[in-house]
Amino acid sequence: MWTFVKSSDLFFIHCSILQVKKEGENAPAVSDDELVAMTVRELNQHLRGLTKDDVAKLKQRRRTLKNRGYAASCRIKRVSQKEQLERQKIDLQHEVNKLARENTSMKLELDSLRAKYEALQCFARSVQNTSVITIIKSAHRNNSSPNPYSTVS
Amino acid sequence: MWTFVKSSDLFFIHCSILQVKKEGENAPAVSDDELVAMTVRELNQHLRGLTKDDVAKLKQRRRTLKNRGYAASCRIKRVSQKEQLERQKIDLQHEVNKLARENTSMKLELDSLRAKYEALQCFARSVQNTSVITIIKSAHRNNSSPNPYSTVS
DNA sequence: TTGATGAGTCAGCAT
DNA sequence: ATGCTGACTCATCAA
Repeated sequence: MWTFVKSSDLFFIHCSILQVKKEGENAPAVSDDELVAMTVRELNQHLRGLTKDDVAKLKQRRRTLKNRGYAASCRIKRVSQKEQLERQKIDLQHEVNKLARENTSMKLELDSLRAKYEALQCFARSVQNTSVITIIKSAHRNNSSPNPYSTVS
Repeated sequence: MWTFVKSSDLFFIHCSILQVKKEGENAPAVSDDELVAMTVRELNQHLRGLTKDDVAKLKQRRRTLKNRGYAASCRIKRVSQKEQLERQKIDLQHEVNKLARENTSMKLELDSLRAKYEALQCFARSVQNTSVITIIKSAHRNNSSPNPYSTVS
């Protein structure tokens, strides 16, 4: 009953099993694609008039074919999840870059504004540090300004 | 010569092959762990006095055991790479959060500084819009300041 | 020869 | 029963 074979022959044996299954049935041979796409009800139709053993074999073949598909889905899923992670990583990296740029430019703006503020403050203090004896508000606005802090850039 | 068997029996057949290999040798049986850890030189020692067929079988068993290890490494590597990606994603997310916080606080600072600057500028302009008839610089600094723009917060 | 990896098979779990 | 996934085996490629 048992014949010992070397491992590398198992695959070929297996192929032979599949061949035998197809050829040995009086019912029309069912292709892998058909078998795997069948509903349970359709499968039962094909199972009519087969020995219990053949029924079991056909059902097992179906299970194996389904498993082949499941394994493929599993691999595809694994790959897409990895790709998704990588995409998210890239997106985050871009966001980091964008925020870092904004940050840098705001720092510069802040620094320059601080400098302008300091300068203006100096000016203000210089005014504050004078004792005004007499100030007469002018009747009209003077636009040819000698004051460098009079406009916002 | 060929016996057709159902798929589910292939695994047991294979186990039997391995058993036969161990029991059929006059040399002391080699465990899987020993066999896979052997150097080629050590392997050759164990191969002395075996039939060509047994030599091939033992070498194949070694190759298979090695493959089992390679497959395991492959899975472990896959998992660690995924974990690494996830870790990097989390790190980037943290960096985004940090930069966004910095950004927000800088925006606030910038806004308040701009407001202060505008106010000070108003003051400066009000000074500019006066005609000073006579200003005498005071001899001492006046610290009880009526000027609200004299300190930096 | 050694190591790595895609595909297929099976066991075992969950639904 | 169906689907998924870890482990194993094999084919196949690269080094």
